[in-house]
Formats: sequence, structure tokens, C-alpha cells
Amino acid sequence: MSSAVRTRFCPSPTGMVHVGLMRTALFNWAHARHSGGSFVFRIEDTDAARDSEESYRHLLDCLRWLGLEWDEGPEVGGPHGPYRQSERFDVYRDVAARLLEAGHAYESFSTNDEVDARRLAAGQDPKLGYDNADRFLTDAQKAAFRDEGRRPVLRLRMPDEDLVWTDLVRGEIRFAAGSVPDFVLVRGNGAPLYPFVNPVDDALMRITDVLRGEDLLPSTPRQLALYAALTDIGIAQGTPRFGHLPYVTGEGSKKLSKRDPQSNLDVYRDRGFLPEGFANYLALLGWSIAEDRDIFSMAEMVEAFDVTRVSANPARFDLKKAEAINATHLRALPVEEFTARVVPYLAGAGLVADPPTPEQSAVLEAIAPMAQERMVVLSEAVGLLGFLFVDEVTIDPAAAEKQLAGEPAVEVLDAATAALGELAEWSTPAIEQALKDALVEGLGRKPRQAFGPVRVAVSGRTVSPPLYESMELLGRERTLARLAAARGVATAG
RNA sequence: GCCCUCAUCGUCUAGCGGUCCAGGACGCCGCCCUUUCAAGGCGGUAGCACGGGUUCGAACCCCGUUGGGGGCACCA
Repeated sequence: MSSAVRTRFCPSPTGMVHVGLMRTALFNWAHARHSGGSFVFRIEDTDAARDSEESYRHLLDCLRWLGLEWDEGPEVGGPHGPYRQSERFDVYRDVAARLLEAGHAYESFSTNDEVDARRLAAGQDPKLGYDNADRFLTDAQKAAFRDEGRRPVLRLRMPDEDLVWTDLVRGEIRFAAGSVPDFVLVRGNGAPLYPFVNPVDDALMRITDVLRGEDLLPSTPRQLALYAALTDIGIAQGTPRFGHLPYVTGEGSKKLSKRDPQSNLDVYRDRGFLPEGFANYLALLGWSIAEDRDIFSMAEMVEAFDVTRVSANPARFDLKKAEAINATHLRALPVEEFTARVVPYLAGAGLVADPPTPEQSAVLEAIAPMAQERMVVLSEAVGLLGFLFVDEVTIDPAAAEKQLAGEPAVEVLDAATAALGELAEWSTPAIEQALKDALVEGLGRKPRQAFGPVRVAVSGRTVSPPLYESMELLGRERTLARLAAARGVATAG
């Protein structure tokens, strides 16, 4: 208990990266950092059929994107490597042999059919699982099975006592003695199984605190037994603390499945969620920093994090709230930082060069403060600011229908064109004055009706950065051309 | 079926026996500001699943019911 906290994150590199998985990583990371401990990253790639190198790389990338740096693990190394299970088979073989030799594990020859048959014969439900029947096979019996060509699995002998632990998030949890059958450590073909390798590596890597999803809670009693055995043979130094985190659920209240598009971290990254914003939201799924506060930085989270105060009930992923949290972080960014983060999105859409040209930079610098408070995620910059970086805008059909239909729009556009065409000085104040004079005073239009068509003409949308500033940045030529183009649309409509 | 687990506004949560006719946030609804949309400001809507205990006193403790979730592999 007195030694430094060591937590770990140990995903399998299969498929996409799940937001619930990242929440687990975040909590492990925060728990370690809070206490000045270490965060270990291990890859559980023992399933060659499902694991992929691409997925492995993506996992590292996602962890780094979120800002969860690890102290030991892939590409970083450490004293307990290797950190990929595919490179540790010798270790498992050795530990399995020692468990067998010490009598904590034994060879089991029963097939599933035989176990079921025995359960049925005894009037029991086959669902009870393995019946521990092979615990005391004699050497002669084993030899006989081998002669039949059977390959034994290796099973752990479960202790005949209640298995209890104090869960970091749930308090005391108890499984009655005898309720968990002897389970398989190593397959007949020699392949070590997850319930075996996971605790072995945790023990060898000296993990002190295991924070994982609640789906693993029912397998904890088996691990407790394994730990006792590993400790007995000198592999482990006691049992770690366990904390079972609640699920992150989707619609309904089912656990967010891997198939649910909402569970893929990539969709949030691609949309331009800020890592600090997304991490903030993830942290809120089961944890809170204070009674009246929910916006905080990673550093503040580390400072305040306490696993013991993590809620035990499942949390639904709420996109709306995630966006709101992100928007707050987005607005809090220094403008230059905001601009720098927006550039890749604009460049990706072919709107600016990467890095932007001096002219593009000037426009960006001018518009950034006004764009920043209108956005929720970075990718919105493409739609919001695109009109500033192209020669002609494509007018959004819905916006056109709303603002450019009919005679009033034509009048407004004509008046605006006349007023702007003879403007002596092309500046925001001058444009504002001229438009107000021409449209509000001149035509007697309500501001709302006066500027709507102009905005759509200039930006192509009903939502844009402030109008006069936008026009100034656009320049007189492009502005007038757009008013003319919009007038064509208005007339046609 | 068996085992485990969870239960406060629509959602995420604060609450760890009295200071709670339950606080914050998102959402939603108003109002203000306003050249659109936002942002910002102000206000409002809405909740302790149910039943028994324990206690002077229960959202908080105990038991049960109901409801939700998960697990019962030679997958991870």
C-alpha cells in the first residue's frame, strides 16, 4: 500500500478506438498522475486473427492525441518489457509450468460435452459450468487420456473460500466460495488465455491499481485466486486494488457497442473536437470535479482526481453536452492557438495553403476572433469561413430560399449594390454606415430583413461571421460580384 | 436459470443522517443584448423508482419489490 501507484491501460488492437475505452485510459492516467505514480501501457495482442498493426498504431495515436502520455510501454520502453503480449509467450509458458509444478494448476482432460453430461446426470444445470472433476486425476488416468490423443488444458484450482475485495468505486464485493469453477489458464494447444496472461503481466509489471470496465467485474474472483497462487510462487507481490468503472452507454441504456458509430473516437477527432475538450467531457462520465463546476483542464483534473469518488452508475454519452463542453474550451483558446488549429481543416478542404499564404494569414488573423465564438468544433471553420477564401460562393439552397426569394430581396440587393459601388472608402465603418443608410433608412427595412439577403449573397449562408467585417475582408470587387450573382438567383426565384 | 451490479431533474451529476420544500451543468422555454446565427447576461421548466424498517430525524443506513445493466468459453 505504501509503494507508488502504478496503473495500466491494456487494450487489444482490434478495430476502432472506442470512447469508453478512452475514458478508462483517462481515469487510469489521471489516477496515476494524481498520486505521482506511473501509467503503464501494454498491448494485449495475443489474438493474431483479430489484431492488426494498423489498429495498434491507431491506438498509440489516439492516446497521444488525448494527451495521455505513458511512462512505460510501446515506443517508450521500461524495466518490465516487452510491453506487447505477442512478445511475451515465453513468460507465460514459464509461469504456467511453475503453477502446475506448485500444484495451483492442474491438467484437465474433460471435454465440454462430458462436463455437461455429468451435470445433467447429477440433475444439475449445465450452465453451472465446469465441475472440477479433473482435480485429482491419477498419473495413470492422465496417461490413459493422453494415449487417446487428448491434449489437456491447464486449469487453476479455485480456493474453497469466499472471494472478497474492496472495489475502489463500489466498496466490498463478495463471491461465495464454490461459485466460481476452476478456469482454463492455457488451452490444449498451448495458447495462454486472457484470464491468465492479463494478471500475470499486471503482476510482473507491478501494477498496484487496476481500473477497468465493469464488464470485467465478474471475472475478478478468478483473478484474486490467480494472484494468490502467483504470490505463493513468487511471481506476484500481493494483489492489486481493483476499481470497476461504470459503462459508457448510448441511446437506450445499453453499453455503447463497437458497431455504434457514436462510439468511435475518430468521429470526434475528425469533426474537430479539441483533445482537452473531449477529455473534459469524458471525465464527466462518472466523475465530477466539484458541485458547481464542469469545465476544467487536464492539469486540474489530475490535481483533483480521486477514483474513490467515481460514480458506480452507467453514464450515457450525450453529444450535446460534449459539444457544449468543447465549445467552451474552443472559446477559451488564445486566438493564435485557435487559428493554428483551424488551419489544417481549412487546408484539408482546399481553402488555404498549409502553411497559409501571407494574404490568407492576414484574413485568418482578422476573422479568427469572430469565428471562434461561433464555433463548436474545428471542422465548422470550413463552412463558416470558406467564403472568404474562394472567388465565388456557392449559395446554400436553404439559405437562398429563406433570404433571396422574391421582390424584397431584389430591392435590398440593388440598394446595397448602389450604396457600396460608390463608397469612397472600403472599410468596416464605412460599409456599415452605407448599408444602414441605404437599407434601413432608405428602404425602411427592419435590420433583420435588410441584412439577411446581403449576408446570404456574400457568405452563401444564413450564419456567418459579422457582415461588415466579412465584406471588408472580401474586398469591394468580390462583394459586388456576389451581390450581382445573388440578384440573379433572386430574380430567377 | 445462476451470479454480480446499478437506481437523485429528459441527460451527466452534487448530496456521504439534520444546514435539502434537493445544488450545478447540458437540453428545453422565456426575456435582455443585437445587422443574421451564435456568444454573453437574467429568469423558468423538471428529479430523490416503490414498500417496509432503523432513528428524535433519511435522498443519504438496512431489508425487500420493481426496473435497468453486465457476466456465466479452450474470446479478449
